[in-house]
Amino acid sequence: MTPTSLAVTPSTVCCSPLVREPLDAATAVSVARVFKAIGDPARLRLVSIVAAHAGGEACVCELIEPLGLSQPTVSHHLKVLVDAGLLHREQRGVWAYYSIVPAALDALATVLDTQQHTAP
Amino acid sequence: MTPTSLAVTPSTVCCSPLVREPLDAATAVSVARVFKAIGDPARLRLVSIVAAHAGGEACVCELIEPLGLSQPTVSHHLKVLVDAGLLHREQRGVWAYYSIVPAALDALATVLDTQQHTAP
DNA sequence: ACGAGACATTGACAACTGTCGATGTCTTGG
DNA sequence: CCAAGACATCGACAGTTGTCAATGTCTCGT
Repeated sequence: MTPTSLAVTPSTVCCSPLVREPLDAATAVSVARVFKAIGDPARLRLVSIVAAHAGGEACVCELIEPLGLSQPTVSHHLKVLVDAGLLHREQRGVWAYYSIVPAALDALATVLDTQQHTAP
Repeated sequence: MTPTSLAVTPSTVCCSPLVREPLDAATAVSVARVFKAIGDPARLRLVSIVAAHAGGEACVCELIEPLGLSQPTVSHHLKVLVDAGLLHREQRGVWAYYSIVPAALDALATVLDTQQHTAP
């Protein structure tokens, strides 16, 4: 920030200028929180299994077995994913159904896409 | 496991069938490792700052200040990103230049994209 | 060859995370 | 109203992670 009017300082010699504004600290914190949520094998698989089910939703009973984790642990991971905005929870009778929130995945993909191309 | 020959068991009633194969455990581990790498505010900003520089590369000296972290900490985060395959390191004289690995970001985006649409 | 500077590595520590067993809550069938 | 089942919450514990100060390594100019 606040670029000085000095033309050349020794620490600047090695470096190239910015071609766009990087993520600010606050945005980075909120985006990283979501990446962190899927940055766990169990949770990534949960998202994948839910997405692989017809209708894009699944109940908890179908998630425990393929993961090989205890029910409380699966419940914990699901809560993390819901808190991150990646999954939506809906109680229907006795069962709780979890479904993908496409917008959340899309937002992450957009962030990744932004980092790929360097402006001219 | 071990489904009985009974036609209807209470625990099966609630669930919908799979429309595609979810991520297997091994794939989930390796993909989650990369997501985890950018699932940290400091590292996400590092990637962003590197990508925002002309040529898609930056030297360490230009990364420390905007992050507000110590030099060893920045060096540590850079190592994590390199190990995850997200950044490439190249030593040029006294300076070390880090650059984006577009293919790595692309692979993540593809995984995210796969989870978004539900097959018919 | 020597010293300076850029960056990496080490060691240490507090904070966080994943996991489980035990227990609580809520809905439904009888 | 009561018991059963689906799921969430709690408490606890081992393992991991982010951070820094101190130190090491490597490259270049003098």
